[in-house]
Amino acid sequence: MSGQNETRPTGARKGAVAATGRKVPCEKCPLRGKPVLRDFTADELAFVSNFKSGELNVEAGANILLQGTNSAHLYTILSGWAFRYKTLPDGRRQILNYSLPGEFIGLQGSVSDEMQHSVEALSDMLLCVFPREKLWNLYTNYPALAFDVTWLAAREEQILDENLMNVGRRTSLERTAYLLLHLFLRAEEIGLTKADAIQFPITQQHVADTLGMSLVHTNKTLKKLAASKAVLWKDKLFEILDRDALHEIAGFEPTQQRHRRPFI
Amino acid sequence: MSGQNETRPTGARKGAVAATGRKVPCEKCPLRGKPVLRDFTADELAFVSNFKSGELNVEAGANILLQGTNSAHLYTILSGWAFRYKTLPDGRRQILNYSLPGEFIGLQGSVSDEMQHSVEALSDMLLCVFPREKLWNLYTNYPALAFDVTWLAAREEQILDENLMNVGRRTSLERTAYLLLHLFLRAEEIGLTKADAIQFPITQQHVADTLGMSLVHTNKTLKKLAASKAVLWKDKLFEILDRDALHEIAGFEPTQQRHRRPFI
DNA sequence: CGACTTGTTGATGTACATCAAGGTACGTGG
DNA sequence: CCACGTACCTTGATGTACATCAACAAGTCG
Repeated sequence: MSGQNETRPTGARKGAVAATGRKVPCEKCPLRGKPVLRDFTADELAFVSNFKSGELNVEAGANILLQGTNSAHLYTILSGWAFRYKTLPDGRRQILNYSLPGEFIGLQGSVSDEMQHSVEALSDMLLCVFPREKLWNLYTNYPALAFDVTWLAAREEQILDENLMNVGRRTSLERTAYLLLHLFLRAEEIGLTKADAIQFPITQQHVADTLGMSLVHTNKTLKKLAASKAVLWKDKLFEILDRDALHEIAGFEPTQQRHRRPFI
Repeated sequence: MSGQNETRPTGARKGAVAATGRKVPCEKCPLRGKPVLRDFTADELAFVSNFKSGELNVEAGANILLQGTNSAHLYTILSGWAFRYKTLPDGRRQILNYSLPGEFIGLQGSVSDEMQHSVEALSDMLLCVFPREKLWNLYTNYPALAFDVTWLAAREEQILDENLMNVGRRTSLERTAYLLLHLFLRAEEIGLTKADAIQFPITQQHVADTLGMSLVHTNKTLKKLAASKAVLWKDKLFEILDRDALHEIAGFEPTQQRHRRPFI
């Protein structure tokens, strides 16, 4: 029952290890202690450790969840990047959001029959695996954790709101600046940046599919952005040269508290 | 403390009555018995009746919630339509989603300090008012209701996903058809339609701001849609003449179960 | 065996011509 | 006055085509 290979990536380097040994206990989770995570009680940590059914290694490019299927699992990200997306029958793709360490994957599926979107790994990833059916247990016995789940869902909603505003009402230059700044800030929050630089595992095609633009136009827009000297993006290395200028171009409105995260 | 007028609409016909008499007990809620609502236990209904602090009448055009503020209340809609939106400093507006009877307003605010969007009434409305601070009580004592709240949040997320895909990757004609069909189906679900017709409380400007298009282009696109004989929209009355054709134009993918709703 | 070609592929960069969408202006009708 | 309708011109975005460059695999030769 557990370990259905519908969710196993197509060539995971170490293969699926769902529902087997738990290597990293939550107490030693690399994300513990980060300011994005709230403090949990020992009781909560114990429950979550027990909730967790194992870990999963996923290779870059592999599909973690597939639109139209129904996974028995729920994941949190220990390391690596992924993105959520939908496709139309004719192949047009819209990237909905990105998923970074400390975030959930597959919560929507816990609440509806079929996944309405797919999730693909951008880099090699390490995931924590949770059996979906135990989620109810969490709601009945750990209301604080249940609230955290709701909190995460609401936060995802806020990001989607911003993305929708971005795609619908900003110019291509603003959009592009906004997206890069947004991703940088999320990564910075969890300590993935060094100074004002970061390794972005995304291509221009991802940017295009996130912002609803063509690849060609995305390329031109990125060139224009680079010409402003606000950022430098070359060979996967993204660097912010002038934070104020980037904020200015993006029309960025500081989006408040991102802290208080649920269990990992 | 309760009844702050920051949340009182600018000219509500009957004024704010939050935290006062409860007129419609949940047992007699007009929405009870609709298939979109799950069955609740007597205990749950009693709790919700007590959770509810009153009702609020809102006039069309009034702001229910305002971006940047923090309301002490949470609402559910008994009757009437509203829309969620964000604005940029220069006035550009993006409508994020619409809110219909049986849905929540202001959940995001329960989870973050400041409202990241505004909500405006499209028609005269009747709202149920709940004090935000009692939400925690719901989580500790009524896990099934807590799960319902999460369910609602996830459903909102699904709609946002679709909207984002719509704005980002569909043509203007597809977008327009999709939006109208989407709204019609949501209204149909709660019995707001007669045959294949409905009173839409929205203008072309709303459509434009939802789909990220200019007013002029929205007008042209609606004309083109009308020319297809799939729909007829005149004087607020929207009618579907050919459901299959509309599905076809919209590239609509039947989006599964919308049922199981939380308390009202 | 190692070094040097060759071919392939994916990501990026750029130049057109074309088209979809925007903006302004000015109608109408209620 | 506001919502809708339509004409005109402008601009932003697309699609196609093609060039560059690095990474990588296969094969060849010294």
